[in-house]
Amino acid sequence: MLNQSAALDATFQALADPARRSMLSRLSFGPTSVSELARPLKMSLPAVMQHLAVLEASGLVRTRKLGRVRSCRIEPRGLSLAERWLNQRRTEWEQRFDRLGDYLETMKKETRDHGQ
Amino acid sequence: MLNQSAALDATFQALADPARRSMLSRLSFGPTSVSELARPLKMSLPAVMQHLAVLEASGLVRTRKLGRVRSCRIEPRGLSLAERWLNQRRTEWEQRFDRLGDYLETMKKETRDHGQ
DNA sequence: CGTATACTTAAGCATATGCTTAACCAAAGC
DNA sequence: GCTTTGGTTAAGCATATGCTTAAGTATACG
Repeated sequence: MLNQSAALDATFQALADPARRSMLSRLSFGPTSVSELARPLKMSLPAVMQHLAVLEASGLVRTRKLGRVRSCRIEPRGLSLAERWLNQRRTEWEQRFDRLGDYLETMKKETRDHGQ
Repeated sequence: MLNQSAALDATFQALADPARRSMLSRLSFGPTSVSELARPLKMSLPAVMQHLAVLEASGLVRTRKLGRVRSCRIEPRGLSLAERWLNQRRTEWEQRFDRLGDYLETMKKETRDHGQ
């Protein structure tokens, strides 16, 4: 089991490559094989396998071999983990902004009321 | 200007390191100096500077030097870009699931109505 | 002016990443 | 059974990343 921080490391690292994001985009429309994932990419099959391994290690993708073809599907909980982290940071920032707004509003009122 | 894909590369890459996420977490509560960002991290100041450069290059953070201290603040639009990409992938996946659900529902109805 | 503070630059180094080519293996198709 | 198809393993290599220490610069303080 990966701890939270290591899981985020692996997830964001996996997301940081255009080939891997392309694979995830394809997979977001439904499961597919390795060679289907490779088709639009300008690189060798072993390279695609390595990207796939990164995606699988991060928990963003799950795969399963049936006969000689490996079927790959997206794991939406992997996406959610990353999405939640980003959302929390953004929310904290916005809350701070709200408090700042309240503070400025209060100052304005006090200036008006007490003629500072 | 970075194109969309390069911007996502830089953003997710920046997010893939625990020290940089720690810095972003701190910054989500408000602007601060470099040495303040460095305080909780077990590394040299130059190392922190390098992480900061990565964050700034990705557009997740903006900095500005006043006197001898550099003030750093989070750039929420950087977070949004990454968040939106994740959200789109997850949404596509969920829509596919909905369509699959509809299909299965249709099949069930047809079986019931026409006694297939 | 002299010293402390807050970075900043440069160099060097170990490990990680992203790719390649060259075999290799095992299920399908004929 | 022999070949094609779909994937896998291994090795090697160039570049990128994450850190370090040592030395520098530019404010601010007393």
